[in-house]
Amino acid sequence: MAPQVKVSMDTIANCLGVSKVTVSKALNDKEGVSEELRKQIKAKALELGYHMNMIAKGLKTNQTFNIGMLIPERYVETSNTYYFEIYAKLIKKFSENGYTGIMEILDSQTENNLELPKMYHSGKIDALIIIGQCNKEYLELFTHVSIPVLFFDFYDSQIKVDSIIVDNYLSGTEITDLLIQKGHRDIAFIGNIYSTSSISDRFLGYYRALLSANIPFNPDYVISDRDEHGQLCEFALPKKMPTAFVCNNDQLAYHLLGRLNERGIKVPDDVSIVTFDNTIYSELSGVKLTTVDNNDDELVAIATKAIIKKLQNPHKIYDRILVRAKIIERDSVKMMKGDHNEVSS
Amino acid sequence: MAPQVKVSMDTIANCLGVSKVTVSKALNDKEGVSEELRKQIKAKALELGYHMNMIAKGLKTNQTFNIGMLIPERYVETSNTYYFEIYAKLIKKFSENGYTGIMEILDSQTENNLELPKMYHSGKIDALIIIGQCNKEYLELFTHVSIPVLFFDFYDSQIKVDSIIVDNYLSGTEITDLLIQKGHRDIAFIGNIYSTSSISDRFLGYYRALLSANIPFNPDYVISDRDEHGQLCEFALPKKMPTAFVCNNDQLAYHLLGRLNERGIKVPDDVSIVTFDNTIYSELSGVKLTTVDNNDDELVAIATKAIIKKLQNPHKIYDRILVRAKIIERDSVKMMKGDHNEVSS
DNA sequence: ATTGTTTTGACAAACGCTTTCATAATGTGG
DNA sequence: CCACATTATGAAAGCGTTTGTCAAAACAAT
Repeated sequence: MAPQVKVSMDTIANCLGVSKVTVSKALNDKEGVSEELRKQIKAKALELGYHMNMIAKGLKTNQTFNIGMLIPERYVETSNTYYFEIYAKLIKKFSENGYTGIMEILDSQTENNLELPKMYHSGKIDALIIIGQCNKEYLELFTHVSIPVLFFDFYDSQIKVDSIIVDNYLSGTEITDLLIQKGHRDIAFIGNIYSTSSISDRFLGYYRALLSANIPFNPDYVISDRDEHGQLCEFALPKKMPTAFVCNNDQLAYHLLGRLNERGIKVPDDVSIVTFDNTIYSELSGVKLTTVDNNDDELVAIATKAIIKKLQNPHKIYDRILVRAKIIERDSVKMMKGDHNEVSS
Repeated sequence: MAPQVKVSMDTIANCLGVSKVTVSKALNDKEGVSEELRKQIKAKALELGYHMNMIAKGLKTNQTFNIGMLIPERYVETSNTYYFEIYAKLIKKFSENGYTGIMEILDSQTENNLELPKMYHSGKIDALIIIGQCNKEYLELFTHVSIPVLFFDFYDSQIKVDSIIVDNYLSGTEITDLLIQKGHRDIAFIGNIYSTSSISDRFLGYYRALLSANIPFNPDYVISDRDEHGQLCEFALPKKMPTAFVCNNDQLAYHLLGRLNERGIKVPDDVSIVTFDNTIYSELSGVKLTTVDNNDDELVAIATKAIIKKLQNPHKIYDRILVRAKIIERDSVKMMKGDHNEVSS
């Protein structure tokens, strides 16, 4: 059953008394072989348990059928599961398309030294997806790289590399609008708006919603959860409590829930919370959080399609691909009491 | 700076007026080249930004410098982060040793059809680590495979494949002993003791602790959290409440905490809980859980060492490698009141 | 000088596949 | 039966390495 001896195209060719060239053509569905013979060859291949040696093929065609994924180390911490879910989905999608996914973790040293990933240098990958934002200087390296590159879940307007992102700006607006529709006007935003493009965009979406509802912007209501080094830190809640919070991610919202709880502030009765990402954290606590689902499956499907397209046509340029997110309404938002705004539903 | 043209050994050879064979030997630190020339060649390689083409090397030497990791799909669910942490650590360790890690997700169809992973058939990997238990019949395939295989975090005594595991039997005993030391005698175990070797061993460790403390075993105190298909399901708590629970993992313990909370049962005041794995779930709730840390870093380090050893010497047999876990005492265990057992500390 | 020994490096072949090109086989219309 | 187009097949070269063989050069011992 299991072929203990190596079976190559030559093996099949000899079995059938044809040349290995014919076998190659037959197995790759290329023209130049009669249908009759092609069938025979394929049958024999199956019978012998033949599997093409991708290494050999790769040497000739300069392809590896591997797609690299680079994840900065800071996103691989215990608590952060979002990129791992993405990663698993990408891997599956690649696999369905005949590619293998290879992940490498970008440690800060490599990042600071501006060294490209090992898998790139050793020629193990045909294309590269960077999952999660890193230093701008490091990102710039990828403009000079000889394989297709795609930024996943972030972008930098000054770096000419294709990127795929959820439309954080739009969903930032929409989720804030949801609060406004429910009568909230004192709405705070928590997140370091300088750290990644996602957070900036979410913040600006929030800001835009305020603007179009004629709600004055209150700088005290923008709260950073990270220090100047980008490290998560304990943040102070504003003196005058808002009636609602827009948190830049679920984990933060979960944490906030705890903080409010300690102070005896009830969610959603006293304060409403909305957040982003729809990870486990949004359903962990007693009060399930209204959040924005990033539509990962679509994100992954489109990213896969795009990178494969670029593989076939390296000059294809996508610039920014936007994927629309969807709001998941749960239990952390409540209509303001004594509300005199217009209200939907 | 960045080499836009492909630079191969030939390029270096021509530059220096030597043969590419000499370059190969020099760069691989093989004998047959004078130190003088070796230095020159290495300098030139650096200057030209040369990186060895591992594909070509692989074709000749039949090596890929990739290690495959196969994770059954059911372990890649949103809520399960444990294997991902392991995976990330393995990847880093491999990388430090000159290998690249490739993950493939084993979906149930592939598993049921008894198909070996794609990355194996396409010859993309030199060795394979199976992370997480799957069907026995499927596991048996790996006894006939032409590359080194290692089972990670589980074993099957009837299948002759090396495995590396934490000593769940021992830590099951130790963590139960901890409860017994604190005066508990009515101790329940939650987990499907038929599903994986880890859980069986933890259970048997628990049983052993009861035995050696002369505590009669109560079958009502063994509660399964999975149905006959291995799916997680809601379980009934025993009519007569125990004073302590041994949960087979943190996530379950976290869930139990919620269930008890609903009933107004306080942990650890009314009931104590101990658990396994030391994942985020053990610190998520207000009461931090006393748990068993699986010593992942050591597990990963030893696994890496073992698989590389097997690569160099395919006939090396390890059988079972046991790694000792360590208990992390936190806040979910309390001394029984009115205790008249002997007590330590 | 002559032989033996070692060191150094060149050369050809091979790994398993793809690609290009030449050739043989077949069919088509005049 | 010839010229031509079309289709089917194979020979040879090459992808970037490693490996084994062997000649040339260098050195030592006679």
